[in-house]
Amino acid sequence: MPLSAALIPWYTAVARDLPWRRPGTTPWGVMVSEFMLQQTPVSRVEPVWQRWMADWPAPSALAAAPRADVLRAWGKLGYPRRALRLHEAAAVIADIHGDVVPSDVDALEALPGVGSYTARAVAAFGYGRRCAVVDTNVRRVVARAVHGNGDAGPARVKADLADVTELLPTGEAEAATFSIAMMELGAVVCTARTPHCIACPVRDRCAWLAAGAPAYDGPRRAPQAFAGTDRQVRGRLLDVLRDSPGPVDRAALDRAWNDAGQRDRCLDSLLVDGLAEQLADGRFALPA
DNA sequence: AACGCGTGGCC
DNA sequence: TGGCCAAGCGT
Repeated sequence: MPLSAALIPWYTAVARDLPWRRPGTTPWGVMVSEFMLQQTPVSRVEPVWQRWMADWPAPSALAAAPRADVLRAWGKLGYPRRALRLHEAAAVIADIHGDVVPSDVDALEALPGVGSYTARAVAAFGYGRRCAVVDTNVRRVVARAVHGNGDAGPARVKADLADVTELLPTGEAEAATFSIAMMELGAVVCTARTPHCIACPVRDRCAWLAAGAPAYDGPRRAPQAFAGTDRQVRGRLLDVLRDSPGPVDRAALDRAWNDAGQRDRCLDSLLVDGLAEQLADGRFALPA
């Protein structure tokens, strides 16, 4: 019996009621949720997504908004370049695709900020297309249940996609449900730190559990530093710009970080990234 | 291929 | 407490 036979009924019974999963969610709504969920937990995305969809229910509506509004609406979700990319993608969809989110993986992947995962997620969850969806949850579930490894290790894009394609049910609807169920399993049961194998619908056929749940001993990505990094400084600077209703002078930014050299470098990088602008009078603001 | 990119919560 | 983690992408 295939994995999906145990997984799909489990998902149907216990799936979290997330707003972007509700019937009637448009492909645009799915796409917005996928952008926001890139490296950001569900709990922080929910309220921002609700507000975002109310304000900008179609790509053309977002495209018409000033970047400053978009960045403020993004708030503290993190990685604000995602907000700019979503804004750019919305403009492309409005201009080139008739305000309709593409349903085809290649067309989706051509959009700014849309990589392999997001393209496939939109095609599968937004349009019900049959295509493999590979995210960190899916990779971990496959590593454990199929390969008997405690963790997935570094991504191997082609091989990971091939693994999941092999597991994908034949029918379109079943394929999409299988994919979201794999992600749900990885998110709530087959978690990175403390998997809840007792509650797992596929524990009977899990290769990792069968092997006695051996600890992962493969290569691990070095943990990211944050304190004192440019990433933290950029966040502080952007926080000042977001919180101010209008332009701020350099002194306000100077107060955000005491190392002048690092501060200046980070401010420059924000300008280069289009996350900030300098006005003719020398003051700084979120981009128009 | 490995690294930079925000933010906050959790054990 | 602080390292680790959270539906990745672009370079």
